[in-house]
Amino acid sequence: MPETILRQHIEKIIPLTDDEFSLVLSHFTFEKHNKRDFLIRKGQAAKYVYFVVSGLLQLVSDDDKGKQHIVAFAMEDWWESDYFAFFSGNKATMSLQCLEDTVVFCITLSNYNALCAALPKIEHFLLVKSNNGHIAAQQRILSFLTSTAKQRYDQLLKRYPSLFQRVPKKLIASYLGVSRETLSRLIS
Amino acid sequence: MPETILRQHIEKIIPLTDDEFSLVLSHFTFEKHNKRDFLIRKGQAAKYVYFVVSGLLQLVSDDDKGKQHIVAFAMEDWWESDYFAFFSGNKATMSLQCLEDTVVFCITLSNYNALCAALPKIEHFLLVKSNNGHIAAQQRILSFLTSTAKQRYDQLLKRYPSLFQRVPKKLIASYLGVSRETLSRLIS
DNA sequence: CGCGCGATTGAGTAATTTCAAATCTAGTGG
DNA sequence: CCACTAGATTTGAAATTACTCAATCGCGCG
Repeated sequence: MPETILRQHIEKIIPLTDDEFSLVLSHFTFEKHNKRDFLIRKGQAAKYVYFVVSGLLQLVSDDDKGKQHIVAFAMEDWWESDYFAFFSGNKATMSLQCLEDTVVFCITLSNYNALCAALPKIEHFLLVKSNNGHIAAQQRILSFLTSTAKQRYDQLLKRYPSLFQRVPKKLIASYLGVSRETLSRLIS
Repeated sequence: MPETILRQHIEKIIPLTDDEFSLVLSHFTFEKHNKRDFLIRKGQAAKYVYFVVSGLLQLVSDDDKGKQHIVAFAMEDWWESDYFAFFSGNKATMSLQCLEDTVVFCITLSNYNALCAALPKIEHFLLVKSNNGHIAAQQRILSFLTSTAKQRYDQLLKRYPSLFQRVPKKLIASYLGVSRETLSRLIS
């Protein structure tokens, strides 16, 4: 049950009464999407932050030459959005797209703020999540600075082995910041 | 006055009464450091998160070959730490060092938690800061994926022109992820 | 079966690194 | 105030690495 997954996810950080969880849930909408659907399109508003119940998303940015770069994958239990666009109200600079059929909970900025006001301890939960997101992003920066593409590949494989069953290698290459040919040669 | 700078910084996000600010301040200590001092040393505990009142810090990681890589600079009004080590209690994997004489406020993890419990709205402030940090880190990842070193240089110069007056170019090169020789050739 | 997508392989090219040397600069002590 | 030194920057040349472009291979699905 999707609600149970969200509740257990939150309760890893903060305990909730039934009423409190109902309050939380009332601020979200629920959506099912098919593979290749876009949750956020570059150039349009980033209306929601998404919680992935099941499935897999890619956060993608295109460079000047139209080449796609994967900024992040988002799998079960992850929160994702174009956060800059979401919080600032600017047009999205990245797209968020389903790599599999995907089930998500969605929250708008006004509901995000309303929920924080209505239930202050959810702000603690969000702070923990945001800190973890910040740390993860910094680790990724670090890997670009200190590791070779081969090392980054090995780290990713070790940390998210299931990813390699779920996405084509060209997407792994895009995430690692190398061409698919180079990745192919690194592996063999 | 250092306290004023911290207060104004927080009040950009949330208003505070005098009593509330006193409460906030009582959770921090105050330190002055000289150029080249270490606030955090790799392999030791990351006891504090630091708020930079004045001066300049570098967050540095060494790779297997002992080469230094700059993960972040922290200037006036910035918060910095080895956040993973700070929150997890693990030994620091990065060092935080003064590039100039630097004045900071320091907060321990237990005071961080105590302050959040004592003054819930500071959690809102910290959430905004953490979200912004996450966004900034993601922008940096994006720049590694989509931009050339020259473009990253131009972006940095545009965004933080003062940095180029304050640090040697070899540190800029380290931050951008290229050798100092390459940076030198990119500029000319 | 054949099409399309993904993965691999090869060859040539472009970019970056490394190592070495030369030059420049700022701060120190005499 | 000058000379000196350590650190910073630039330049050169060779070696490495990754990229692009192209061709081929493999496999699953209609």
